[in-house]
Amino acid sequence: MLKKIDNLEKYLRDAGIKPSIQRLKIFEYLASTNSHPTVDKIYGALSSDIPTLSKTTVYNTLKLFQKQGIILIINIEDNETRFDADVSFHGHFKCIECGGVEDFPIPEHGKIEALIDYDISEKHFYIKGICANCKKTINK
Amino acid sequence: MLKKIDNLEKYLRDAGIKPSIQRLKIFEYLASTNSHPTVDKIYGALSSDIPTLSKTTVYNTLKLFQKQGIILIINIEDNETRFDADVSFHGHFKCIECGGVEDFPIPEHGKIEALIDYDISEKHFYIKGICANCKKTINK
DNA sequence: GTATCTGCAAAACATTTGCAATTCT
DNA sequence: AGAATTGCAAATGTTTTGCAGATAC
Repeated sequence: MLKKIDNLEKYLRDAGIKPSIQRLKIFEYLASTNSHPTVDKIYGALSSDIPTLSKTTVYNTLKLFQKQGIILIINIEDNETRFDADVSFHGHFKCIECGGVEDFPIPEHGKIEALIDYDISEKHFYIKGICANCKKTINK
Repeated sequence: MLKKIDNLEKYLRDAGIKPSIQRLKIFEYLASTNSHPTVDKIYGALSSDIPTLSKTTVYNTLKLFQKQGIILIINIEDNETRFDADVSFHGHFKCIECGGVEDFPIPEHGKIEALIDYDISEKHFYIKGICANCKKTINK
C-alpha cells in the first residue's frame, strides 16, 4: 500500500528530482491509480491535461523515477511494461481474462530473503490467474 | 530443477508437439543450459548446427512450447525475454553486475498460494542483486 | 496430396537517441 | 546567460505477420 504523500514537490525533491509540471503530474497520476499503467496509459491519461506532453518525456521521467527509487517497474508480460508508485514489497496478480493487475500483500517475506545469501536490491513476486470478477462471469 | 528427460521425442509428443528437428534442438538446448537464454542466444547457439534456422522459427517454437506448458517465460528486465525449460516453481536471481540469471529453490511456497483465493495459473518470483562471484570481484 | 512447418522479407511496435527549442533560476 | 528539461523526428531493436516453398504423413 502506497503511503499518503502530503507534499508531492517535497517528496520529489527529497528523492533528488526537480519537480517540473510533467514530473509532478506523472507521479501524481501513478500514485492515484492502482491499475499499474503502461507508458501508453500514462501518456493517454495526461495528454489532455498537458497537451504538449510527449511520450519521450514520459519515458525519460519514468526512467528517472526508477533510478531515484520512487517507482517500480513491473514486468509480467514481455510486451507490456507497467509502473507502480508503491515501492514497498508486495505481490502482483494479473488476470489472464481481463488483463488487470492487482496488488496483494505478502506478510512473511523475511523467510524468502533468508533463502538467498546474496546482496538483494529488488524483490518481485507475481501470480497469473483468473480474478474474482472474471471467474463469476465465466461460470454463467 | 528440471527432471531428466530420457525420450525427448516422446516428451514433446506427449505435450502435443510434433517433434521436428528445429523443435527438438531448441528444446534440447534449453534443457541443457541453466543460463535462461534469450531468443538471440538460442538462435546463436543453434545456427551453426542448423544453418537454415531462422529467428521466426525460434519465436514460433518458443510460443508453441509455452502454450503447451513445457517452458516458462522469464520477464525480469523489460528489454530481455528469457526462457526456462524447468516449469516447476522456483525463484530466479539476476545479478545486476554480470547480468547472469540463476535459479534458487523456494521450499515453503504453499504459504504463498494460500494468500490468494483466485485461480492460479502461474507463479513467478525473482530477485535482483549482486551474485557471489561479482561480490568477490568488487571487493578487490 | 493435403496439412503442417519453416523461413524470408516486410510490417508493426516499443523504446532510445540526437538535437533544437523551451523553460527555469 | 547557463544549465537542465522537454519534445519532435529519426533510429534502433525486438517481435509479429503474410506468404511462398519445403517437409511430413
